[in-house]
Amino acid sequence: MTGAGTTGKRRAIQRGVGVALWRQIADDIRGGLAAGTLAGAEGRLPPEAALAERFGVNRHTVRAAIAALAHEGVLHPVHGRGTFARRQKRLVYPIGERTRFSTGLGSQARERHTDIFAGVQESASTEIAKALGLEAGSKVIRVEARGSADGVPVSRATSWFDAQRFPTIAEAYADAGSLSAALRKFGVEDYLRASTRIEARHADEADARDLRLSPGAVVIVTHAINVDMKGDPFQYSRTRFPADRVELVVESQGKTTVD
Amino acid sequence: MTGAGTTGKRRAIQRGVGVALWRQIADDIRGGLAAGTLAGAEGRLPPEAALAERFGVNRHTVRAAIAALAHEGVLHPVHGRGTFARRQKRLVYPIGERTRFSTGLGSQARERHTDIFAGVQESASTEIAKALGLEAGSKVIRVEARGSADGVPVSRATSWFDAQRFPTIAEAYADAGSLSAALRKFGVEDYLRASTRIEARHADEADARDLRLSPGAVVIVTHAINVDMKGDPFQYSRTRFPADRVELVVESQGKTTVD
DNA sequence: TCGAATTTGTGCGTATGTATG
DNA sequence: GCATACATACGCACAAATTCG
Repeated sequence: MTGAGTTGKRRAIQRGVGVALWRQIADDIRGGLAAGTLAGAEGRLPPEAALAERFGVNRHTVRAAIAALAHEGVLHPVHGRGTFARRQKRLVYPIGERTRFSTGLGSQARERHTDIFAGVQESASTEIAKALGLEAGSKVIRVEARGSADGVPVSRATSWFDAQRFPTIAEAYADAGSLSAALRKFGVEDYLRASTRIEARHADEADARDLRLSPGAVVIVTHAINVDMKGDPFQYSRTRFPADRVELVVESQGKTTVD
Repeated sequence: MTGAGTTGKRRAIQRGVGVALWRQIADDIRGGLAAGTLAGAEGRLPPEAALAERFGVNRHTVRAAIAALAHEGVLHPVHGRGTFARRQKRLVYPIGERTRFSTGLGSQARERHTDIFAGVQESASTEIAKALGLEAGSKVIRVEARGSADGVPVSRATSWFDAQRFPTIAEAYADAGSLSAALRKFGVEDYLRASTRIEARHADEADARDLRLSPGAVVIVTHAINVDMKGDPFQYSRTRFPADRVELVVESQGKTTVD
C-alpha cells in the first residue's frame, strides 16, 4: 500500500482515462480544499508552478483547472498576488433517531435557510407506498425542499406524506419554516428516524442544476423513513447532498447531539 | 424544479466539460445497472445503435463506453447476439451500534471472504491518536483488510489499534478470520460502534487498484470508532466501499432488518 | 438450406479538444 | 500566442456472428 507521497493521499493524475487532466486536477483541488489539506492559513493556494510540478503536468493545465474552479466560485486568482480559496469546510450532517431535516447544522454556517416548493399531490409508487405503509396508488403529497448554508446549496430533499393524514403539509411546512412545527399542526408532537439508507453516485442532470454542481461531481443520497411515536411511518424522503460540501455522521443514541 | 422526465434520471451527457463522452456514458450505464433501470430481463442491454441514439452520440462512442465496462467485468458483449450485464444487486451494509465488519452481509452473496494483510506498527498521527484517545505519536498497529462477495471486492478497510493493548491483533485477526474472535483473545468480550462518519468521493489510485474500479468511479468512505463496554475507544478504521456495489443502512436499535 | 434482419466488430478519413514546450 | 502530438468524436462503409422465418 504505497502512500501517495508525503502530502497525503493525492488522487493520481492519469492520462487517457476519459477525464481531462485539468478536470482531474480541479476535482482534486476541490477535494483538498474540503478536506483542508490544501491551501495555507489565509486560504492561499501554492503557486501555479508548484502545483504543476506536484501534479506532474504543464502549468497551462493547472491554469485550466484553476479557471474552472474560479468559474465555479471556489477560487479567485488575483493577478500578482496568488490564488485564493473560498472558506470551505464540509458541513457535518448528523444522522440518528433524533435526526431533523432542518436542524443539526447549528453553528456550522453563518447563514442558513430552507426553500420549500409547494407540494403536489400524486399517486404513490410501489416503493413509496411500501415505505409509508400505504396501498400502492394511494394519494400522497410530495414536497420539494432545498437547504443552503452561506448561500451555497447543501441539500435537496424530496419528501412524501400520506395525503389523507397531512393534506396541507406543504403549506404548513412553508409557513412554519420547520417540519417539526408543521407536523404539530397535524397532531404529531414528536417523531423518530426509523431508518436511513445511504448511497452515493454521480450527480445527474437535476442534481447539477439544483445543487449547482459541476459535471462528474459526487452526490450522497439518503432514503429516510420517519415514524411517529406509535411507530407508524408518516414520511419518506430522499435527500441529495453534494459530497464535497457535506458529510454524514451516525451517532449512537444518547450520545452527543448537535443542535 | 422539473422532475427529470419519465425515462428516469439520466445523467446529462455534456460536451466540452473535461470528461470524455464515453466515460460519462460508461458511468451512466454502470449506475443504471446498479439501480436496475437499464438492462432487460435476461440482463441484455439495448443494442448499441439504440444507446447511441438515446445518448445522442455516435455508435463508436457508445462502443468505447461498453469496452471500458467490459474491461471492468461489468458487461460482456457477444458478437451478433448483444451485450449482457453481469447480475448485479447492491449489497446492503448495515450501520449501527452492533455493526461488525465481517458480518451483516449475511445471505446477500453466495460466497464471502475477507483477506487480511499483516499489520504493521507505526506512530499515530494526530487524527488517529485523537480517535483512540492516545498521545500523538503513540505506537499503533495498522491492519489492512479487503472484503469480497462472489469474487468481487466490496470493501477495503484500514484499522488502527493501540499497540500496547493489542500487540498481535493482526495475527489474531488473520488466524480467527473474524475481528470479534480476535478481540476476545485480548479480553474484549463485546464492543459497540460509537460513531461513523460518512463521506463520498472519487476513487483515487489506491481505491482503483484495491477495489478493481475504473477512474471516475465513486467510493463511500466511512470513518468508524469502536469502543469497548467501558466506553473506551480501541479501534479506529477507515473503510472504502465501491458506491455502485454497496449501500449503507442506518437502523435504529432493535428495529427492522433488511432481508 | 437459404436468405433477410439484427447486432457486434473493424477500418479509415476528418474535425475538434487536450496537453506540451 | 503558436506549433506539435495525441486523444476524442464523428460519419460512412463493410465484415462477421447470430437469429428467425
